[in-house]
Amino acid sequence: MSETVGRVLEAERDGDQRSGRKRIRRTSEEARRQILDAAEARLTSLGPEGLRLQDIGRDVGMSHSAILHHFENREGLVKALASRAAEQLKAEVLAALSTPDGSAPEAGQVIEKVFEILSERGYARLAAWLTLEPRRENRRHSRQMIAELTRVIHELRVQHHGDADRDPPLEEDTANVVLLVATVAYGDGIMGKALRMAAGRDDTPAARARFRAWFGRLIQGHMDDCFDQASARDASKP
Amino acid sequence: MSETVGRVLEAERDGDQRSGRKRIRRTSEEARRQILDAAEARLTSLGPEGLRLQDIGRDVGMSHSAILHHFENREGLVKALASRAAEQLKAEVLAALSTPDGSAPEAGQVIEKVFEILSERGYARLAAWLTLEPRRENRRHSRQMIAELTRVIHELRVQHHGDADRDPPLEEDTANVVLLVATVAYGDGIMGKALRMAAGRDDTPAARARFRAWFGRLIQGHMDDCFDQASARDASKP
DNA sequence: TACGCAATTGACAATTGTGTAAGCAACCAC
DNA sequence: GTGGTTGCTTACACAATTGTCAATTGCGTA
Repeated sequence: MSETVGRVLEAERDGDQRSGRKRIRRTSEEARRQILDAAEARLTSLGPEGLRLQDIGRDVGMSHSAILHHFENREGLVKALASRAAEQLKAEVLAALSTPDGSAPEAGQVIEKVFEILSERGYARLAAWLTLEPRRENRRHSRQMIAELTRVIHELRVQHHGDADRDPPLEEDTANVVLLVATVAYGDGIMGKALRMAAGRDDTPAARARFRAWFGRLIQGHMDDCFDQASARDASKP
Repeated sequence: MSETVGRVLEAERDGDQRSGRKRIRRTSEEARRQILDAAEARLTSLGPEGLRLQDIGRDVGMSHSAILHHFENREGLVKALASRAAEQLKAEVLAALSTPDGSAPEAGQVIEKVFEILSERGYARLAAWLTLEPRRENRRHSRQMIAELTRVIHELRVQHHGDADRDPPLEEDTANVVLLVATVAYGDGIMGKALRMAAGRDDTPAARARFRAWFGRLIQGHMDDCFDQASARDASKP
C-alpha cells in the first residue's frame, strides 16, 4: 500500500505528467495490486466519490480501460477491494493478539493496535464506505471474523483469569467486550474527528491517544475487577 | 419525516405514476420540508449515491428543477440536510436528558435514547455520509454540541454523585464517557449490523438491545462505583 | 528471430446527473 | 376580474463516467 500511495499524491501534484514515458507492462498480479493500492488510497482520503476509474488509472499510470480489463467492471474492483481489506485487517488483528512469549496480552495494548489499524490508518473509513454502500449483500469473507477473534480472546481470558476464587468470565461478556472494542474503533475512525470537534476538543494525536488510553483502562478494569459484578448484575436482570 | 417516507417506497414500487395529477403548489417552506424529508429517507436507506435530484423530485412529486429552485444547487440541499439533522439530533438528546421530576436520569435510559436516535433511526448513517464526504469543512452547526451536552451531564453527575466521602468525578472523565457513548452509538449505527454478522450473532432488535443494555450497565457501573479508581489510575499515569 | 499471448491504449458510444432559461399556472391582493 | 409574485415545469445544454472494441506493443518462448 505504501509504494503507490506516494505516487497518488505525486500525480495529484503535478498533473498528468507521464507524457514522454514508454508504455510499461506489469504482470497481471502486480497490476491488480497497484490498482487496488491506489483505489484504497483514494477511497480512504476522498470517499467513494473519489473512486473513479480514470483517476485511479492516472495514479498508477495506465488508462482506465486497463483497469476494466483487470477487474471486469467497476463493481469487480470494489469487491476485490473489500475482500482484500477484510483479509489484511483480520491478519493484523490476529497478529496483534499473539504476544511473543505467550503471556496474556494486555487489553490496552490490543486495543491500541486495533485502533491504530482501524482508526488511524483509515480502515474504518474504508470499511464504512464499503458497508454503507447498499446493494452489496455478499461480503461473506468478513463473516465470522469477529467470532473467531472472540474465541481466541475468550480462551486467553479464561486461561489467564488469575487464580482467584471468583467465577470465570462468561463467554457472552467476552463477546460483548470484543464487539464494543470493534464498535468504538470503527466509530472513532469514522466519526472521531467530528465528535471531538463537537466536544470542543482538538483532534491532535495526543488527544486521541488519551481517549484510547482511558477506554483501554475502562475495558481492562472491567475484565480485571468488575466482570463478576457485571455478569452477576447481568444474570439478575430479565 | 414520516409522511414522505411512505411515498418514497410507493413511488419506488409503481414507477413514475403521477401522470394525470394536476400541478400542486406548496408554500416554499412546505416544499423545502418535503424535499428534505425525502432526501433524508433516500440518504439513510441508499447512501449518498441515492441522493439524486431527479429521484428526490419524483418522491415528492415535482421535477428536479424545482429542487434546484429551492436550494440553489445540490450542495445547498446537502448543507440544509446536514444542519437540520444536527438540530433535530441535539434537541432530542437534550430532551432525553431532562427527567420530568428533576431526578438523576439513569445512564442506561439516556444511552438507550441516544442509541434509538442515532442507531435505530438512522441518524448515524446519515451523519456518517455527510461527515465522510470530504470537501465540506464547514458544518459549524454541530460544533460545541457535545461540549454542551457534557456540561449538562457533568452538572447532573456532580449534583447526584451521592453523599459519599469519595472524590467527585473529574470533568475529563465525564467528557470521556460522553464521547464514548457517542462513539459507540455512531459505530453501532454505522457498522453495527456488519459487526454482528462478523461476530456470528444475528442482528435482531433483541440482540441489539442486549448489547445496549450490557453497555449501559458498563457505563453505569463506571460512573457509580469505579470512577474514583479509574480517575486515580488516570492521574497516576503520565 | 519470429511468434504469440496478454497487457495496454485510444477513440468512441451510451448513459446519467447537474444546472440553465424561459414560460406556465396557483394563489394572493386589490 | 386583473395583475403580480413565485412555485413549478419543460426542454435543452453540458460534463463526467462507465464500458466496448479494435489496434498496438512489451515480453517470454519456441
